[in-house]
Amino acid sequence: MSESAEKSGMRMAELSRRSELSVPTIKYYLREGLLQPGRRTSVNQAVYDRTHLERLRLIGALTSVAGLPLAKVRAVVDAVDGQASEVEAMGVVQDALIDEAEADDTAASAILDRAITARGWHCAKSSPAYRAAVKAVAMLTAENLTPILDRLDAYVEAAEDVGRTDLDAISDADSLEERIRGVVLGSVLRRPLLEALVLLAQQHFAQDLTRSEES
Amino acid sequence: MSESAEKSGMRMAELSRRSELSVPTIKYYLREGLLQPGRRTSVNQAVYDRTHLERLRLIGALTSVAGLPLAKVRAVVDAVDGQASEVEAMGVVQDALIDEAEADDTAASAILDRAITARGWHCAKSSPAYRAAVKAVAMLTAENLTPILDRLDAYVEAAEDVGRTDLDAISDADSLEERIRGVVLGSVLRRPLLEALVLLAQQHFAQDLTRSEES
DNA sequence: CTTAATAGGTAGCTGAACTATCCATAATAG
DNA sequence: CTATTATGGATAGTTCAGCTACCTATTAAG
Repeated sequence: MSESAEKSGMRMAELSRRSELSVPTIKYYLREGLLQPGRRTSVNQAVYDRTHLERLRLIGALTSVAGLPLAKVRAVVDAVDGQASEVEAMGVVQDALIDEAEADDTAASAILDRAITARGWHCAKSSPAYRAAVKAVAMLTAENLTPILDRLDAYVEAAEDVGRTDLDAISDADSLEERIRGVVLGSVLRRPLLEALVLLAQQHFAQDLTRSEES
Repeated sequence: MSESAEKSGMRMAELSRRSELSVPTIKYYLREGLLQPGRRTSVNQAVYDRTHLERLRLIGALTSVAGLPLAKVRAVVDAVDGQASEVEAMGVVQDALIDEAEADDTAASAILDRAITARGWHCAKSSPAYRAAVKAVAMLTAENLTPILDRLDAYVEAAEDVGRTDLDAISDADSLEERIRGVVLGSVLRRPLLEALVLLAQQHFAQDLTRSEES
């Protein structure tokens, strides 16, 4: 009867069953410091609760959905444990979601700056996100993809709408812990949503394009 | 003097130097069918040209920037070689960029349909992009991230702007080959650009949020 | 003619993410 | 109370992707 879903305390077998992860995998996450240890009841016994289940689902979202390596997952869960503010947590997730790269391309930086100051953005030029944007502009320049660079303002405007909506969607849940959880999971799950929606929009407009060419 | 950049014919050493890839790596790509063989001049000699260099840069963009496994890279370069139309090439890249997942979630599908039909989109429900969108909505639902789902229309609208701009940016280059190249590289490089811009927008609005809380 | 480069092939390496096995102890079913 | 099963902890092994090293016969270059 200890296998019922009513009480939050459970042992390894039930944690494994409910998280749909193998016992060895959970042990591995414990060893790697991704999953917090259970409450010890004996020298070789421990009980786990709802928080452990939620942590495993967060790890799952960060690995399978966001495709993060376990080292970055550790950075994110450490920040979540550290009880930072919502905005601080969002910053940590931003840094984890971006593949670090140095960008010393002044030409690309100038192109980007013109576009973002035109919209009055204030953002840290030392942030990984800024460096990633410069890198992207530099690569587009290197590949001579001027049609995209010419439309940079349109992308900046769309990005503003998305970013505003993201911040707007920060939950007004009771506990800080729940809001942090919402920010982190939201950041991770919103990405594939928007990406898929953009592809669907491309499909929609591509149909128009094909039809108009056929006629 | 055969090492000059003027003539397009070159041998392995120069291809390696100009692509900044090791000779063994290029040989590996040849073996894996990612890079087309050079023009043979003897039983153990071949010359490579500009097209091989471009192919290596495309492979680089698909692996380092898009993070695609070599199997998907092969699918994309095969499609490029197959001389499909711009829109067909875009479809292949879409499929390669999406991590396949089945989605039989009717509730999530309904939520998504309401949002996209509201904007009058026509898109194939059998496409990987549609399944990916359903999956994203299903995960957001499972994690109770209602603040994001409540703002689905805003994300759809932003996605529409991005998708329209993407199609609009399809180059009017002379040769079909160049336009295909533009579509494929554009699809791959526009993603990190938009993602980075969204993060910068988040930073901008987060500053506002922090300031208003401090006051 | 000597030295370096090349195509092609096989085998080995590296890192990430598990997975298998073992052991001593503890829970549990009969 | 005893036989079976589960558990925490530790160590070693597995799998896969993406290279990397080495080998051999041939060819190019000086």
